[in-house]
Amino acid sequence: MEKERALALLPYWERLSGEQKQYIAAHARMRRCAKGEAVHGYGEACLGTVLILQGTFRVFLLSEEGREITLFRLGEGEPCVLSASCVIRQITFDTHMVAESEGELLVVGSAAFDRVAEENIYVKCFLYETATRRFSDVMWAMQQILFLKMDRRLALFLLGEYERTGSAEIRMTHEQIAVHISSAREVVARMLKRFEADGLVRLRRGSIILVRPEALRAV
Amino acid sequence: MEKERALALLPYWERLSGEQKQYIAAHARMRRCAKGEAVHGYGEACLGTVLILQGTFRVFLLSEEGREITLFRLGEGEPCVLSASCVIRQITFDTHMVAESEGELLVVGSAAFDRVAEENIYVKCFLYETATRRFSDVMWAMQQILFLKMDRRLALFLLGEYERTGSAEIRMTHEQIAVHISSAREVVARMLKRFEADGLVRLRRGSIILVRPEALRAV
DNA sequence: GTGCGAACGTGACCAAGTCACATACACGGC
DNA sequence: GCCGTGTATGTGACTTGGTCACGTTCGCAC
Repeated sequence: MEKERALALLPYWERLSGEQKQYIAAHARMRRCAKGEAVHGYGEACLGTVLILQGTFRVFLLSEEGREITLFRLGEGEPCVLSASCVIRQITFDTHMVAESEGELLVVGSAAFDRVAEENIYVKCFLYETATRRFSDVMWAMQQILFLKMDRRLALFLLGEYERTGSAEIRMTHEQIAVHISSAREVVARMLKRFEADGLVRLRRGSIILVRPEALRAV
Repeated sequence: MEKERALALLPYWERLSGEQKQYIAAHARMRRCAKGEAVHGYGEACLGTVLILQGTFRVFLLSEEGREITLFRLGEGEPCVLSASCVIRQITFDTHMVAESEGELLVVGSAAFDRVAEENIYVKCFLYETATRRFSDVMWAMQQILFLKMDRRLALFLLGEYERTGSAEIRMTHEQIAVHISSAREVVARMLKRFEADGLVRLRRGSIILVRPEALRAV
């Protein structure tokens, strides 16, 4: 995608003055990401705000021991500002972001974004509004992790993928599923085994086939 | 406190037009809360935005089975907008809030706040900015719960109370502590027992005395 | 003192994360 | 076809922490 078109997709673009548009344009850049590539985090410098142009990305927390907690996933057209935590004084935690598939981003550098946010209240508002939307995503994840038993969480995830892709065959390894539902591979494997014993799924190397999605929904 | 003085404490007060000030004033009310009283949640109607004038309050999630997860605590002068989730379309979860001690609030009704937020971008910005600040609090809680072992969490909590109150004697029951660190009474009791065996604390009925705060810090 | 309710203690059990290793399978090189 | 290698999966032992079901102890009112 050309940068001009990408810039116009920024939700606040039309609120900018001509000078601001030029300034943002000068400090924004396109970035392609390979599958599995880390976009932000791992001690890298503060990236800035991001707009997903193509692909899906996963945002997660990382503990000192290396445990990952998936907070949410972002798809085409979605903006994310958590990678600009340095700009938002209200945000005191830091997150990591990796590409789940090949993808493309529009990145607005943090210093430039910060300057414009300071002089344009609509941009500042966009910043906080976007953060708030992610807040909801995180609360959803938090409730899933803290309140639901693993079997329900796994069932929900499988059904989610089923609906997202439209296919009864989910091409993911146990490891990948574990990462998404913030659990451990062994736990996922055991649970899937139980689902298979109950006739809910069939297991293949590298994929899970939903046999009775309705029954899974009942879990 | 008189309502006039309380209104002036609203962070966005000076950004309001004369007409807006009157409108907000007409739809705001003072509210006293007894210790333990639920301010918001439990299926009650959407309250609106809140400014704490006095006392401390606890905000938490509640699962269907009744498990509580403490998200953060609010003290004097702090605003909270999560009790206005109906106003913020970006927020899709709901929280509960109880008074930890006797306290007083300024409540701006949700419909009135919503109207003013729609016509005054600064108010809208305040709304999202405040939500974002709470977002950080929640992430802090989340990291504590998901990444730290119980002993460290308990130690951190005890030290936090020690610093907050300035007293080595923490007057709380195991039950209350469990609620704050989102755990179970039995777990807290067992852990405290271990701390006592290690000579870190002394236990009394209804209170814990920190014997060696430095050593606790080392946990 | 007696009784009562709140606070605390304790063991059994379960869910899920962790660790260590054993298999099983896919695929390229030969 | 056969073999080796790396990835994916299976499994048992152990630990942590949440839950349940009690039992005990303390402070206080009567």
